[in-house]
Amino acid sequence: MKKKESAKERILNVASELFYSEGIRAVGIDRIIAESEVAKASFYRNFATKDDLVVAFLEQRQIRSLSKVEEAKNLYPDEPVKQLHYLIRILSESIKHPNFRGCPFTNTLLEFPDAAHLGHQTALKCRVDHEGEIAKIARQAKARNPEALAAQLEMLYGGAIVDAYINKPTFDSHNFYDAAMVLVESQLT
Amino acid sequence: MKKKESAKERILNVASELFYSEGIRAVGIDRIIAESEVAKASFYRNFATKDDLVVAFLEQRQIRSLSKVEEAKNLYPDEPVKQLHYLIRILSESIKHPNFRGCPFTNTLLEFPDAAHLGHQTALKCRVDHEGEIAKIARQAKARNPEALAAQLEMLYGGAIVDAYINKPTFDSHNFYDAAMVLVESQLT
DNA sequence: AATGACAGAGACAGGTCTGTATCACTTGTA
DNA sequence: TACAAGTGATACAGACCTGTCTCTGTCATT
Repeated sequence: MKKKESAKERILNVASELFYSEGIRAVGIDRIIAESEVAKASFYRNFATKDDLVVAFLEQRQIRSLSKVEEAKNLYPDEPVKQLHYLIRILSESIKHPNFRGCPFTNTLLEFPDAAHLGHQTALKCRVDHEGEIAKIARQAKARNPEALAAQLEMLYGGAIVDAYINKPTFDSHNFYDAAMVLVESQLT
Repeated sequence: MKKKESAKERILNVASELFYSEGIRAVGIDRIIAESEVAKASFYRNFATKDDLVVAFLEQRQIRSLSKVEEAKNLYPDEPVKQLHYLIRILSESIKHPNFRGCPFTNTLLEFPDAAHLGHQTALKCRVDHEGEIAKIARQAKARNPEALAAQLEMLYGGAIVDAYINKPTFDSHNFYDAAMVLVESQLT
């Protein structure tokens, strides 16, 4: 059973792209429906509300994000420091990509400051989970204060991401890479 | 000539507070009008459009922000390293404040990703100017790469700010302070 | 061929938001 | 007292956005 892509898949892919590149509030349902070449009824048959689509978008991005962590673990088993270096390196690479527009979770959190909002809660959970994964690796690397290092890296990560897409032309990803390495070093020596 | 506060002042103060704490898109004109206890006509006599009010809000915040830099210079003249330490310290303090909700410029940039938007352009200029001031101090401090250090500090600053207001309860401002100090040190020794 | 699940097209209701317009009131100054 | 400028209150237009509804078409399975 296979035509090309189900309506649901098309909607999610279009929405994921648009939400990421232009922001959630800025992209209306009508636009998503038009660009996925889907009927309005089909949209609401698959997603009860726009918020449900936002949650699906965030969960899709979270899967991608955690898969990078898995990748690092598989590439350098039992070498946590190398895992951290690898994650820093691929992030520093992805920042350079022309379509890079920051961390979807951070962006969502800033777009919906209201903690009661479903999108806010989902995005927050994604960020916390990711930081937990980094802290785990930092612990294996015997960092003096793994939670602090994870928090600092996420901090820098978050800042780099904002910086990069805000000020694309002048952004130098070396600055991120170097700073991240300095922080890791400062916890190991 | 003095009653208490002109309509214009009341509008700007209320808007500044609401925009900062709840976001620009999330706060409508009607709400600002209601909370400033002003008539709609009075609002539009003072600000042609909502965008004009946004610009006024950003400019007000920029004045506050640059005044901190001036403060550092006045407190420690000809001691650029102490100026940097001071700025790191007061930021690390302000993050702890219960009303802290991040950097108004970053938030605005993320709320309006469209580079053509007036609010986006104004906020971008504010950030660039601020980074320029930090780079100037770093140069006086004879940092090996002053622009890189300024960029890294802004990066960390931006990340801390996002982190802090996103995850208030668990945020530890020591992490920011320590990381910033490590970065400064790494450029001086 | 028939049935049932899903898809497309589009009208429409109800809400919100920005910005305009009208009218009456207050207050400082001449 | 009289005038003018700014203010409050409120109605309204026009745009946009979310979500509902109806009607028609398609396609796979039986």
